[in-house]
Amino acid sequence: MRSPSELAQVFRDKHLKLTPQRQLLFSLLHQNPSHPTAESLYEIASKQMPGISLRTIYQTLGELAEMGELQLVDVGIGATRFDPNIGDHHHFVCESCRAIHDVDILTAPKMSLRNGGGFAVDEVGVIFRGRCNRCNHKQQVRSPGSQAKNKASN
Amino acid sequence: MRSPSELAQVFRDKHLKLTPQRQLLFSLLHQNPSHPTAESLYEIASKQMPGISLRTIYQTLGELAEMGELQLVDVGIGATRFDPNIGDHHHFVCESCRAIHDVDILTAPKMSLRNGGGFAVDEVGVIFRGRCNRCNHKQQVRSPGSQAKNKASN
DNA sequence: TTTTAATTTGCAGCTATTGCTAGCTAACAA
DNA sequence: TTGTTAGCTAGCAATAGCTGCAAATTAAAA
Ligand SMILES: [Mn+2]
Ligand SMILES: [Mn+2]
Ligand SMILES: [Zn+2]
Ligand SMILES: [Zn+2]
Repeated sequence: MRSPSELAQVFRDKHLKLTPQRQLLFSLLHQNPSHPTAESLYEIASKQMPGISLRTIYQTLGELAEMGELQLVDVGIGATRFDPNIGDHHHFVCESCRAIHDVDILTAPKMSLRNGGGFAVDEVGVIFRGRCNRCNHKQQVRSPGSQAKNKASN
Repeated sequence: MRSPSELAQVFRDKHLKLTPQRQLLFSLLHQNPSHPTAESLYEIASKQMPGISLRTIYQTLGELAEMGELQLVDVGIGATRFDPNIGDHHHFVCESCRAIHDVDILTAPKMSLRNGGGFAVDEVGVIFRGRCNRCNHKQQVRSPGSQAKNKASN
């Protein structure tokens, strides 16, 4: 994570203004490991800066992503998620509550020779889908006979 | 791939009618390995069945997916893709032309111990992003040795 | 046939996002 | 300080990609 003064420098170098909106969003993101949506950041931001525009949220998040200061995560359900963790990692998505959790993987996926030829791969994204701990417990309480397919206990 | 008569049986068992629309879409899908969108199937279907509704395309594709006859593939850009290949495989997405290609992987990704505990994983999706063979060649031919993003200006 | 439940269609409506642009303002110069 | 201005924000229209609804239609059982 970049410090506010480092951020200021990065902005200056790109002829970008260090506006209150940008500073707020940058700090909100870095306090928030939940992979929030633009909309949810908007709600949080609005408390500290009433009147801020949702348009500005999208605008700023897009810029920060272009600058490599954050990652866009699209898990295929609903809105794009924004991730201040720009390190190499992957995601688990709970199909019940839609929470997203960071995931480290042990073995990086490799394409087989068969389809590997001719593609220039820039990035690989792995999405694990299932039910999170909390949602699993809820389900078990409701229907104590049923079981999830696969527990990732390895 | 299921034969038309097998399909008829499956439908009958579920009290689903074997309508011309469903038969058409089923066959179009199985002729089409390009992971088409609903919209593109609509265009193709409209030629053989003018007046077919886009709503029906969505409806039918959704039903077929629920029946396990096809897979929904969401690669995070634009529309959902529909895949008659229901075997276990993954995808490469060209970020230039948005073509999607099937990918077999050599090593299945495993979550690390750290984050593995407590998640019930139903499925794992791997998406490789980059440039396909064709788009790679185009770029090289058009601007040999140049790094310019924008060639539109004269 | 007749009946009837399933299906199709058209259209309204929705979510997430982008396009546009009139004012506003951070930053730099004087 | 003040002025200048490139860059920014807010607001609203517009868009893509669907989904909800209900009237009209139809496959298929009776
Ligand atoms: Mn993350
Ligand atoms: Mn496929
Ligand atoms: Zn959950
Ligand atoms: Zn391509």
